[in-house]
Amino acid sequence: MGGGDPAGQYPAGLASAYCGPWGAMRLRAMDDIADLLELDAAGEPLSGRIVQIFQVACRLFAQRGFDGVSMRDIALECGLSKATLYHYFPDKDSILRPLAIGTTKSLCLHVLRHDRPEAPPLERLRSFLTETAKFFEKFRWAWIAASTVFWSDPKIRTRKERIAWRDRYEQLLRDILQAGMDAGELRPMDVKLAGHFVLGSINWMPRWYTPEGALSAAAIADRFCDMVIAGIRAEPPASPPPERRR
Amino acid sequence: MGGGDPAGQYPAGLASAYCGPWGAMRLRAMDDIADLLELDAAGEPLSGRIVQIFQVACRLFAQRGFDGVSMRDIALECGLSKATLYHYFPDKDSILRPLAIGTTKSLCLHVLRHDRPEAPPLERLRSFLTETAKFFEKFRWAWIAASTVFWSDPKIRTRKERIAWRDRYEQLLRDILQAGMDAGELRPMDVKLAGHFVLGSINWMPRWYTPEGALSAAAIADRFCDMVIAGIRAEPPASPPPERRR
DNA sequence: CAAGCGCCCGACCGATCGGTCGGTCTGGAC
DNA sequence: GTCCAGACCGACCGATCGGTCGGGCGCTTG
Repeated sequence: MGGGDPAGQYPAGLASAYCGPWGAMRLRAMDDIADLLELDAAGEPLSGRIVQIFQVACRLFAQRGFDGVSMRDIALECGLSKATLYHYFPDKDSILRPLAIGTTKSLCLHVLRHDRPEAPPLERLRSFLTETAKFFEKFRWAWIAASTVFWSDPKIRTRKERIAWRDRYEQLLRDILQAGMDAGELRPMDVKLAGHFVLGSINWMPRWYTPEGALSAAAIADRFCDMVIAGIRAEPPASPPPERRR
Repeated sequence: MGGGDPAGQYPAGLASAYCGPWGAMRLRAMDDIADLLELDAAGEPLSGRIVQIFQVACRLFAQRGFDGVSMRDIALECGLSKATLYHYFPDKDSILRPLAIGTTKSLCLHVLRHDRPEAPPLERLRSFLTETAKFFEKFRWAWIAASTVFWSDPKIRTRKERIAWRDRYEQLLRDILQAGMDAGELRPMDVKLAGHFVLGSINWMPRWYTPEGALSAAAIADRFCDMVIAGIRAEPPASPPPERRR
């Protein structure tokens, strides 16, 4: 990792590298945001302040957009002065970048970790959707913030690394769909189009979902999966075999 | 004026009320997008400048978000001075508000106008989706801008009128789904959940759709509809009889 | 004790924000 | 010719933006 560069560099994850006030690396590389958020109890590599700032910034960015949130807003909500914020982060983008990249990367890794390539494609598809929903439910603000920021000012803020993780995530879904077609479990179709179809439903969820609802995010994803599968599966469930019920 | 990308044009409802330089109402209410877009030839109620400003603002808001666009940006891109902008609009929100409300209202009215309550529910569902896609394709920037702004700073900028039109739009979809259930064409389900499922796919489209693609927006919506219908219909398409339903 | 350091802050900087003001120019009515 | 309305602009305003600077407090280490 590029330790020499004084400007904050975040090669990977939320993590990877956080460039502290004196140019020293303060955050060790992490593969998952979950790790990060539970660190204060476990591995202690992150000061509580940094986690707090990330969490507050997440929520504010998600609610008002990147440009709609000032460093003063974040500092105020953290109970700090603006100057202290700059003690932990060299600039505003250094809060956003690891947040966006880390969230995307973590989602991808989370889903990949739960994927079992040897399992039946339909089961893999269900895992893909429910695990995505679980991730989103756990890191709701980060998810929304990353998703919102993704589409604003693509010139600068959307970096290649972010795109790469997103592409890998989407590619997994397409691979699953392709496997389902090859196995004859899904009807022949355009995997890219079907992928967009499936992802649309799940990506739109944060816009209307509230934790207070009756169904958990995973339960919703599960029902969405029912609708998707029955729609794209090659053979409709003939009445005789009660084969698959969930 | 009509030059350039028609997708950047501004729909109707800019309507509501536009407060001109001297506080006088300058824009009459409009019920249809078509009206507005053909105005320069027909009714002449809108100065070309106003339309131009709306178009430019639409695109910029969609690309960089409301707070990411300054009045200077808009003026510059219009070839005007910032002061002249304030000759046409009393403040920045006066550009955004009719844009957001008008787009939502126009989408709702557009879909409602093409809906035939006496038609088969499945046909109505297809119309709902394809007409939504057509609308989005025609007013892409306005659609994205309105959608983006909708979720940022809900405290102030999301007005009741906007919500009302959106609710009415979603209610139409739920009514269609309910009608399909009542008619036995759709399997029993939670209409709200199914509505979110369907809307997610179509609402996510602007995020990946490009006019350069092989399929038009309406064609994509049509294929999405195929996937949705086959997924939520009561009886799977039994190969021999197309008419048999319980 | 003093030195050093992590944490924190008030005060400040230049730039830019949304918005205002006074005024110029032009074309049509009279 | 005079007059006026509307399109248009340069210059400017106070507020706020992202970001900097110098220093104070408290704890550890020698």
